[in-house]
Amino acid sequence: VARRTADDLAEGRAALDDPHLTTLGLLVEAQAGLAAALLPTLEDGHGLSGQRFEVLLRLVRSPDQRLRMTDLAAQTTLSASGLTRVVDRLVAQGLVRREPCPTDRRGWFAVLTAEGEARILAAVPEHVAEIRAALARALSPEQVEELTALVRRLRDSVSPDAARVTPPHG
Amino acid sequence: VARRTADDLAEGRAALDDPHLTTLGLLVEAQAGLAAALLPTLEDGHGLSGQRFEVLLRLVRSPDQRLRMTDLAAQTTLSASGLTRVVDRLVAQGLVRREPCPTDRRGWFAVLTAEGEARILAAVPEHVAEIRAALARALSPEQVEELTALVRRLRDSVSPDAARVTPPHG
DNA sequence: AAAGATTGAATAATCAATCTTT
DNA sequence: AAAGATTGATTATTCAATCTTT
Repeated sequence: VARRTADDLAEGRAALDDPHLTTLGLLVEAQAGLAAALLPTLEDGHGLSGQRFEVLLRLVRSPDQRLRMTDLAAQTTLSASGLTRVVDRLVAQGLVRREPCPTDRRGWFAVLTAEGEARILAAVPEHVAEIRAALARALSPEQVEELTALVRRLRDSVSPDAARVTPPHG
Repeated sequence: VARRTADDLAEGRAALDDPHLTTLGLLVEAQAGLAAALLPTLEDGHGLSGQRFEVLLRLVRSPDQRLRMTDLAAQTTLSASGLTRVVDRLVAQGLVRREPCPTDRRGWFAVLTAEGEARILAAVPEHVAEIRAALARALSPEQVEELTALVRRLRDSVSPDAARVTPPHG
């Protein structure tokens, strides 16, 4: 048994140097750094948290600027209940309204209001400029494209539901 | 004024299609997907949240398996107060202890206990195997290396403090 | 029985304020 | 006055349970 434990520790120590652990760590740190650089502008300049921005962005890009709650949850980093609360706050701010789904009475749409559309369209240009600047500081345009292609493959593999939408008359 | 507003909306709509926005979105989604794939094993199998894992991993790799609270906060995705709470929980679990800094009486070290070392070394091999599997499902080994190099440049640019350590006798 | 959505209870994260030491 | 660290108060997120509809 002591033998087994000693082996386990040695195995753990060897794994500490595995380059895959570094890859994941770099991804986490890069994204944390980007968030620290980008979120204050959204928050202070446009009154939007990262989550509220994410939800409004999904809606403004969707047909009729609306999406089922379940689809919105699948497309964002939020759980179903977490999404309910975020939409509650957006409704309270007048940026989103809820509408019942005509073909499935269990379902609800979150729908962008005119005010919500104005808010997200006002926020995006500065946000995009900051993303562009942050990427340009680190990488050439070609490298940004490479990175995008690689991350897209990874995203498609680990979260294939990111583009999920319930079909009408589903 | 109506003119100006119409221009603003048009500018916002144009920015919606900017590829840099897509790049960031893919990064966020990829990492959310990886977290969803990796965290349950840490949590259910080893009793470690992502944050507690991150802290223990930093400590086990540091000289004397110890780090100043401020450095630990800079190296993780946590604020100073957030780190205090995480270390509180790790101390309560017996995985970390606090020691005062002998050369600066304001400072404290978080120090890995023997139990903490055993816990993190037990968790790492399975975690690494899962990272490797997730990456291999999406990318070739060469692509993983490319991705790592690009993300490293990005990390170095956006969060240069990720390797911060207060020098002894500072 | 299962899916869509919400709610209550519990957990965790942050900001601002505070205390001590430099 | 500024840095290191912690605490109180607030806000946000999740899990499990619930309700309605399919």
